Amino acid sequence: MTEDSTLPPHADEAPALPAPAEGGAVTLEEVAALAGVSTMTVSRVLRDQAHVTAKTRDKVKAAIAELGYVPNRLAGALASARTRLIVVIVPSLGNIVFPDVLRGINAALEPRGFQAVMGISDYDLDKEERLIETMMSWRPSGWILAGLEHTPRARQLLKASRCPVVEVMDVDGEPIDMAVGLSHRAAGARMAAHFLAQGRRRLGYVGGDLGRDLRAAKRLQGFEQALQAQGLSLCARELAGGASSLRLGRGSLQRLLAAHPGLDGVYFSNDDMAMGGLMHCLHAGIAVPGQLALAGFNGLEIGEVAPQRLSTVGSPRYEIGQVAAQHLLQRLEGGQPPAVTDLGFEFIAGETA
Amino acid sequence: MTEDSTLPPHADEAPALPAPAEGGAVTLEEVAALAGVSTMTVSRVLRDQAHVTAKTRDKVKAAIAELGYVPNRLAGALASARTRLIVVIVPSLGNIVFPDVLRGINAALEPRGFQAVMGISDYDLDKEERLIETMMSWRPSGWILAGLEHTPRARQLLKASRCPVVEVMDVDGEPIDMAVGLSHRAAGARMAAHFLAQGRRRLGYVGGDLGRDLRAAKRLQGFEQALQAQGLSLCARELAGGASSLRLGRGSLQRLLAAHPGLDGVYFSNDDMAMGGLMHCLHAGIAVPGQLALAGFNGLEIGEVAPQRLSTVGSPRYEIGQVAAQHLLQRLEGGQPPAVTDLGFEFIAGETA
DNA sequence: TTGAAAGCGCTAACAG
DNA sequence: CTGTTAGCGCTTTCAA
Repeated sequence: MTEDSTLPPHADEAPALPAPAEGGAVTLEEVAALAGVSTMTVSRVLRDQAHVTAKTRDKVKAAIAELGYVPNRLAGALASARTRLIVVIVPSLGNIVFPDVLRGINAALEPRGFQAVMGISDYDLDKEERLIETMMSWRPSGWILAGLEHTPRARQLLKASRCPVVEVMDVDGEPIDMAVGLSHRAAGARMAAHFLAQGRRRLGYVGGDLGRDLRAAKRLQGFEQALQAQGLSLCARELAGGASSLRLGRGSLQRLLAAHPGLDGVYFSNDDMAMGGLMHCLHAGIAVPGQLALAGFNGLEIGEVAPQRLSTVGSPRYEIGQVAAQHLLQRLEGGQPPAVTDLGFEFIAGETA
Repeated sequence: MTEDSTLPPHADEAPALPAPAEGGAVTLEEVAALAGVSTMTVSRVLRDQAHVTAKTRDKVKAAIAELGYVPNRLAGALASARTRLIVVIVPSLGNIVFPDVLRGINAALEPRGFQAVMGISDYDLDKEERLIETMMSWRPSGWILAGLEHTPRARQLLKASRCPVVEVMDVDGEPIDMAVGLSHRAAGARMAAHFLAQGRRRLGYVGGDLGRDLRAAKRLQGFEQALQAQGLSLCARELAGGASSLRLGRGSLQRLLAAHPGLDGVYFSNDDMAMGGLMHCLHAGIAVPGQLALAGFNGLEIGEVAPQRLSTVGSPRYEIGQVAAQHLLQRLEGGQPPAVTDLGFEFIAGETA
């Protein structure tokens, strides 16, 4: 155990904090007693600021400072039935994509006194449903979920909660309430158009479990539809289980090419996988993009490294998080932000396709 | 707005959920009334399971299911004075480092019914202090903070809260309560030893603001001390403001080399910066490691990409988060985990140094 | 094994 | 502008 005599690394000491109350924290009532007012007046000073004389307010503030009072939001939320808690459920923290979204959400919530509470679904809709049920017991003021696909029961729980819900990342579908994201089908189609414009015709796909990463599935759908519109179709696909990663992309491309040596372009489910593919090509002496074109999705920094910048489609992740949170807050104030907000994507030409 | 008639994308409908109670959620009292027992009995079924007849339990469970009851944890936490909330404050979500730690924390907390609540300090100890003060109002059961350096007032608030505190990532210093991490000084010294063993003598450093990233500062300290032990010292350093990133590392190395053309090795504050440096070398035609050796810190996947694998020191980020959360929970159960847990680091030789 | 009473710390609603 | 009253929904404590 750390002794109390331990010196903090800072040279200067903080002004002495009031002694902690016996057996618990300072309450509103103690502050009220010290200030010689009622608890309601203290409560008003803490929130309204209005409807309280400057003189009273000063007395109360002095008492708060003297006692080192910290409000109890559990009690406040219970009494007012407003928690200012926003539940955010993301599929993964395994690459930078959802942390970027979280940063955007946090940036918008924090200055407004709202608190994000995070859950990780591991790309599993049943786990997401269970998380929603658990989180419901905190009586959050709003919800932000990844994707438009959820179990029927999850949708019902959310609708029954009667609070604003923003589904992020995707706009290809019908939102429960509001959606902020981009069209993954369009992103897939965009990359197909690029491959086709380059004269590529023997195209393959490398990805993870499409039953789990539903947005990757939509990108592939858009990609294939664009091919079909030209009378073409995907020559081959390699779907590997497990979390997407460099290693997975590398091994998958190797297997794909072993079975289908004639391919001249491969679309990957995302940038991590594509970079893995690029590594395989470097080590196997496959000329990129001369012999084989490679492309991913997300526009991660990792794609800028390497001898060749990765051809990909960038997603506005931070902005999606920020706008989602803003719309949620607007709704909480009685506003009516758009049901669907398409923030679009950016085609990044790169040097691999 | 989304109409209620909107069809969910799933073919199968969920079993009908009970109609939401007028003006609010179902309460324990309603469940008790339906089951024909007291609220205490329902409460016991929900938590103890013990001290309740199987028959009574079944009645209660049926009532819970029929009403679609969701417990109100605000009320429960207020009454019991135990929230099962763990506040986690990290400096940044800008690269994968802290999301990895968060994954580990979440993996350990979630199955035990604890909930992580996240705050981002932006590498600013004053902002961290403010976050601690704000978060305190949720009366969390424990705290996980990054680093051993905090404002004196932050330390006091934490100590006064009388709940377990785990400081993660670093073990070079005196923890408030418990620490789980690695020695950054040792990590820096380790890389210096590697440079020296390669015969490098004209060494430089590229990093961000050392007053903010205090662990990077400790690594540099360890690096320099190892040089001094051999009668050597750092020839040059380039410190750039702003978040660490590829671009920053690239520009910084360029400036460093312009001012100090004779360097034969550069230590970077982390892998992102180092990869940026490697990019500069590739584009400027500088042979790595022949002409110039480069090394980073963290062991990110990004270092495995590129023609040459980055020489670096890997940190056990996920494991740090996991162990930190485990120690916190142990303490909450009356256990006494070690005050300091050094999880070590892994030297990754790579091909750039 | 079950229940009754009391209260956690705060705020809504109303009164003055 | 300030105070009083009455809970929010749950758990603790104690009694039966």
